[in-house]
Formats: sequence, C-alpha cells, structure tokens
Amino acid sequence: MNEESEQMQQRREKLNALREQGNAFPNDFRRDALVGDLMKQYAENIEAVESDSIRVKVAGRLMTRRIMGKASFAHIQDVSGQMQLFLQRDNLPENVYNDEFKKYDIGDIIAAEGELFHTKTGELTVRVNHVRLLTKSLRPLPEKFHGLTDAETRYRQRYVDLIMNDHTRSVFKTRAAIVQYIREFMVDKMFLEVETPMMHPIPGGAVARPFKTHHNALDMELFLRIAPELYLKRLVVGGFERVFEINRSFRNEGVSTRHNPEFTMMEFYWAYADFNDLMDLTEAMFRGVCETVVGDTKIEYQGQSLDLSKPFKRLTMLDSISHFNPEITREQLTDMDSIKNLALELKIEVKSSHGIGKIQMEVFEKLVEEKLVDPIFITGYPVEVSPLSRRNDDEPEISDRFEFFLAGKEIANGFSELNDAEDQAERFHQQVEEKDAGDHEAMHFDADYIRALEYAMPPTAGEGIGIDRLVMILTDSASIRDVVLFPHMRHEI
RNA sequence: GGGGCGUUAGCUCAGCUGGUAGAGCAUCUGACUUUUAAUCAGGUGGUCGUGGGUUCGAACCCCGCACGCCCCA
Repeated sequence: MNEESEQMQQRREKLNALREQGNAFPNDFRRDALVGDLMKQYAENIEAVESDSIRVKVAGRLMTRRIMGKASFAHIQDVSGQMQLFLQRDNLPENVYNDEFKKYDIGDIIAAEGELFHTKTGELTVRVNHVRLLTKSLRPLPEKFHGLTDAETRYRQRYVDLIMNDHTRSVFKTRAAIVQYIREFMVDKMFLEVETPMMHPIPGGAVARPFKTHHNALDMELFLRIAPELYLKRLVVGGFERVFEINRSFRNEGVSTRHNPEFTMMEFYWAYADFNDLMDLTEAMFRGVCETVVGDTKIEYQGQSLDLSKPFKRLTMLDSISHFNPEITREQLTDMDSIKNLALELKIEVKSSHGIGKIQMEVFEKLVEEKLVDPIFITGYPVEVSPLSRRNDDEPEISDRFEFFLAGKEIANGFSELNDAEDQAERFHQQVEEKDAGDHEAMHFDADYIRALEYAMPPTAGEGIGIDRLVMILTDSASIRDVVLFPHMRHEI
C-alpha cells in the first residue's frame, strides 16, 4: 500500500486529538427530524417558519461548507436529503466555532440543533446554536462539482457512489419499490412466498453451468443453485398450489452488461393454470409495476421509447424470424438441411447432437431477440430446448412455453409444466446423454424430482422473471452493474 | 477467448513532434457575520497502473501483464 495521503494524515491527527479529549465516537445524540421532511414541510412555508420558532435536531454527513469569517454555511445530508445549516460564532457556545466547527472536514458525521429560518435567497436553513461531531471521516470525499464518475470506483466502493450520487440512490430505491410491488402483487393473488435451498446436491431447473462448493462436515459436493424451479414444483406436489420465491440464482458463465454471476429472479408456480394464464398475469404485473414505479406506461430506455400501455403482442418463434427477416421462408426453417445451411451463413456453430429445434432457437436468438423492443411474448419454443415444459396437445414437438421480451432483452420465461413423470424421466435421460457428449450446460438426472412427479403434480404453469433486467429497463440503466449494489469484480490490485 | 478504448495529485481532467509534471476543486496558512461551484492572497501535495525494451533522455514510442469500460464469441 502507498503511503497515506497528506489529507488523511491531517484527519487522523484531528481524530487523535478527539480521542484525547474523551469519547471520539459518541452515540447519545437523538435527532427529532429528517431534513427531507423539514424541507417538504417548511421550504415553501415562510409564514409558519417566521411566526412559530421551530427548533429542530438534525444529523447527517457534512457535504459542503463555506466559511466567511465569523459565519458559515454548510449542508448536511441524511437518508432523506440535504439541508443547509447557518453557523455564527456568536450564536454558538464559547470557542465552539473556532476550536471545533472549523476543524470539521467534508464527510464528517455531525449533529446540529437550532431554529429554522429562510435565508435572503429563500433557502430553508437551520440557525445552529449547538453543533457536535459524531463521527470523524478519515478519507476525503470526491470533489463536489464533478462528484464521483469513475465506473470502477463506483462499483467497488458503492458506499462512496451512494454518498455522492443522487441518481444511484434513486435507482436502488426504485429497485426496492419494484420488488415490493411484485411481492404484493403475488401475495394479493394468494401466492405463498417460500424459500428453497440455495445449495443443491443436483443443480437443476435451467440450462447453465453451476458453481461448485463443498460441505466439509458432510464431505459432500454441492452446487449453488442455477434456478429454484424443481424445488418450487415439489412444493406444488406437496399441495402449496400457488408459490413464489424472490431470490438469487448463480450461473458460472461470462460477465457482461446483462449478466452478473449472481442475479435475482422471481419464480412462481400456479396450479390449475396454463401458459396463457401466465401471459395474462405477466402483462398485468408489468404494466402495473411500470405505472406504479415510473408513473407512466410509456417509458424511455436508452433512447428508445417503450409502450406498455397497449396489449402486448404474441408471436411464435418461427413467425418472428420470418417477420424480421422476410427473405427467410418457413420451409427454410423447418427443413433440417436448409436450416443447417442458414446456420452456417449466420456463423452459428451446429453440433452433431443439435436437433432442428436447437438450431431454430439459435437462429432466433441471433436474428430476432435484440429487435424485440416493444413488449412481446414469443411462443412456440421447440420441446428440444424446453426440457421441463409441457408438450402442446396438437404439436407434440412444440412446448406450451413463452418468453417475454422488452427492449431487446429476455425478461421472463414461462410455461405449462411437464407433469408427466415418465416423459420427464425420458427428457432427463436425453439431457444426460447431451452432458456425456460434452455439453456442460445440460441437465442432470434428478431422481427425487421424478419421484415427486410420480406422486402427481396437478396441471401447473410456472414462470421466472429476471428482476435485474426489469430494474434496468425501469430505471433506464445500461448495465446490470448499475442495478446490483455490489456487482461482481475481479480482485482489486 | 477476440477486438477497440482507457489507467497522470484525494476527485474531475489537460499534457503538442520524446527534453526533468499542469489546471480546477479539495487540503494547509491568512482575510472575510446571508453563502450556495462563496470570494480574495499565498502554500503543500505525483512510483504518470505495473514489468521490461528502444533512446543521451520516456507520462509520451515498442512488447508483456493487471484492472476497468464497450463490442463480439
């Protein structure tokens, strides 16, 4: 580590002096107001502030300071916002102004007590007659005008980002509001919130590579879950006919603006419903959360406008390929030889184990996904790429499944659940074959899950919603790192 | 994994054709009792991400590495 900066040494010396004078970290001050509340109540109410003498006790972080000889202005920031303080030498106890206040540094946590007034420019301010340092700050904050903009520091030292950037605080408040809305939406529809294991002996419920860990006492290999799906459906077998879970899953894959190794999903399972019911519910939820959190169903994301007010479109995967690529015919997509040629043109790697469904999916991802800007449900996914989905009654190679896209991002994935234990066992076997053939993402055979299905799971529909991506869109954030408080980073040097 | 861009004072950034490192804010000293990017005067502060190479001489040119951002796989 480098030698400490001059500014930090100066602050440490001040802290040492405080330690010698007594308790440098007092915790006996109690405030009686939040500055944001005071601003809301009195900023415009000049008469009330003038006629009643309103005394307040506030506390927060010292953010600015302007010393003009024997009087000073400062701003403190608490959880609710910022407010100005006015300190005069002769309005404070003897020596406090020169011997204490002037030694405070930007970033210190202080307490102030005094009477409200409006300055000549009309700003609500506390005329302070008691002031105390509660916690000394040893590190200088970023400069007030440009603030903190360096992306790396904002992610690694989120605490500084939160101190300095209103926008960052606002994004995470919105995130909390989104989760709260969704939780209440589900509870209101009689879904039971549950928690299922994060550590799985057999990773399942999605096609992805897991993180591996080890339980020492049991000498047992465990995997961080890639999805809660198979446990939630066990609960449906158990009779909890409507369940949901909002929690983290972990996937051992690349990191990008849309992928963090740990991410949050809401998964829910709904007995005696099918994938059409899910789409209706999803549409109502997304329109509602958007309206509630943003205040409008027409929003802007990274310069493109999104309209959630109209009914969401529904289109099959193959139709969507032709829709965005009129030169590609249905025959080209449904004939194995021609779609292999198409895949070759698109530089899609086709393995010998890939059936036509897998190739169709890859073509869709390459040619369509990013173009799905307005809200849309894509249906008609091949069974081959949907190992946990129910087959369509009329087209058994197609699953009763949809994915929901918004702003070119996959936000949700839902389907009528496969509750035929024998079919499920066969599909697991198929996945194991693919795993043996070298596909690290393919599923394991989960015998207990099959056993659960053998007790009979009612006809059920289930869905997963990517909370991080939804938050990205509703907060107009370009990267998932902007909506995860502590995004994954490599080791700091 | 590949490509592009970046890393200089606590923060935000300049730094020309290679010639011993700059600004604003912050900080320190002084002045100042209604300021709000306060103002005025004077000062302190640097392993130029890191390791090599080229050169009389490298923040700058070349190579490797680390970290970050963006795009692609």
